[in-house]
Amino acid sequence: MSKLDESLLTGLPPFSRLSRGEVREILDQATPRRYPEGAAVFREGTPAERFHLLLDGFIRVVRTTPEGEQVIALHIPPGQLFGIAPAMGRDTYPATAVAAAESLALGWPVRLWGDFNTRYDGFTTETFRTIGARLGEFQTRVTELATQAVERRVASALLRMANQSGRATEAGIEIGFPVTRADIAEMTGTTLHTVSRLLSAWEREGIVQSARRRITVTAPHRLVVLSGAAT
Amino acid sequence: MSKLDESLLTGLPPFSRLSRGEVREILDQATPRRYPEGAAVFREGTPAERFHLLLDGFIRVVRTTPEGEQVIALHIPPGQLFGIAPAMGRDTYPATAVAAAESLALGWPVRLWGDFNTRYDGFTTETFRTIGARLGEFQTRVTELATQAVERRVASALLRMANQSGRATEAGIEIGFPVTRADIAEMTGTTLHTVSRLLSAWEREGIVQSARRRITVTAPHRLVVLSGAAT
DNA sequence: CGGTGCCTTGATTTTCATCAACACCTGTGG
DNA sequence: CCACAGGTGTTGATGAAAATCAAGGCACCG
Repeated sequence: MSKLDESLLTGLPPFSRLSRGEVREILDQATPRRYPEGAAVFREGTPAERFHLLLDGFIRVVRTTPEGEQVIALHIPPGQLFGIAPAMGRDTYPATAVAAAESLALGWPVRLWGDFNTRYDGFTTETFRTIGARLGEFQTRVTELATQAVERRVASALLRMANQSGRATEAGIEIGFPVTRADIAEMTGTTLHTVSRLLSAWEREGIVQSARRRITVTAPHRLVVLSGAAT
Repeated sequence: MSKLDESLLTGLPPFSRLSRGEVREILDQATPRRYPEGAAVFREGTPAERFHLLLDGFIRVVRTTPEGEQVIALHIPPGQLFGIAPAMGRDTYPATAVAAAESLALGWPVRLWGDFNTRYDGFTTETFRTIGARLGEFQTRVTELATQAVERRVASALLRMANQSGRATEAGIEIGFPVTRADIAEMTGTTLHTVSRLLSAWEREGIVQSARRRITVTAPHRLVVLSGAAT
């Protein structure tokens, strides 16, 4: 296996304060892997053996209910740690992680977690920060699900994806990975039918454009209004 | 101010691996405070100056939407850290914490957070564990809100409270702090009317008993069935 | 060129929020 | 001691939002 380049990590928050040598050490213990779209990095309920860092692509974190319904809990952008619940003292993964688009990730055995925290300055702090952000996002989602109507939730979900992963095109902001109506339904706790109706309506009004599995937000400000952020 | 007794902390996870002297150090820097029922420990959006440990009572973590609706995000049981988001790199509190029952908590200035992590063995690990558990709970709530009908959500909320704070009585498990129908509505994203109807129905069926602001679960197994955990 | 996955749209039904009215308990102050 | 106010809880009637049921179309892949 060829050596990984150190520049992969130096810019990223969890490792930004480390020396070249330290980054080298960390990289030498990592296993890089490519995940084609749809491939699972790990599955809910399986023994939690590794934690990961996403270098490129997008990871979708999914939970399945006993009844077989799926809920998309989170999207992980490049540069973030994921699958770190094991590092928090769990012995199985609490959710499934699948590649939402072709992805590249590093993985480390979970036994290194303690080392990373004690040896590398800033790693703990930055990890707390990441988790804090994630907790915040969950809190927001709970609040949304509990208080807002479907239309607002869908608008918020689109905006979140556009912000996290959007690419500017001449038509507007295109979401950076393939999304189906069913995906959006699983993010917002509704059905693909309702999502389809909403997107059709928004397309008629010129707020979004959508091709098969690709969505472009053409009028973000109007979506913001629909999402209820305004008062 | 009289010195706090060291036995307050020795049993608790974040401090369990520390020596007597270390516990003493930590206690000497803490400010203890009593919060009567309904009092706020801190408020959403205010500068995050301290983090806390609940010694006794119950803390309710509440978020308010721009429209003024409230959502109860979490209940904190004794022995847990709370208000630690500032320690994760935020400068304001993301939610409000109020005492759900008369409570006693210690508080430390947030600048000590770094010290605690570097100086005290096990503190970081245990904190990650706590946060991991909390993330897990949020994930569960999101899943519930997204997929389950109101009746199931209310059943789950009651069970969660009974598990976290229940006291065994001869009638059944009594929830350890006062709860109104409106509170349950704010936990489950419904209205107090719907909650009232459900509780009335369950009371007729002998699943719960309720007096003003006190709820006792008399047939937990039947609630579990209603919550949909069974298959 | 057939099949599967993705998307759309209409009709019907269900769940739950909303509107409305009232009853009860508890503590407070006259 | 009693009246009464405010917080709490109940229950019925109505309506709207969104799920479910149903059917079909289109595009991409092998």
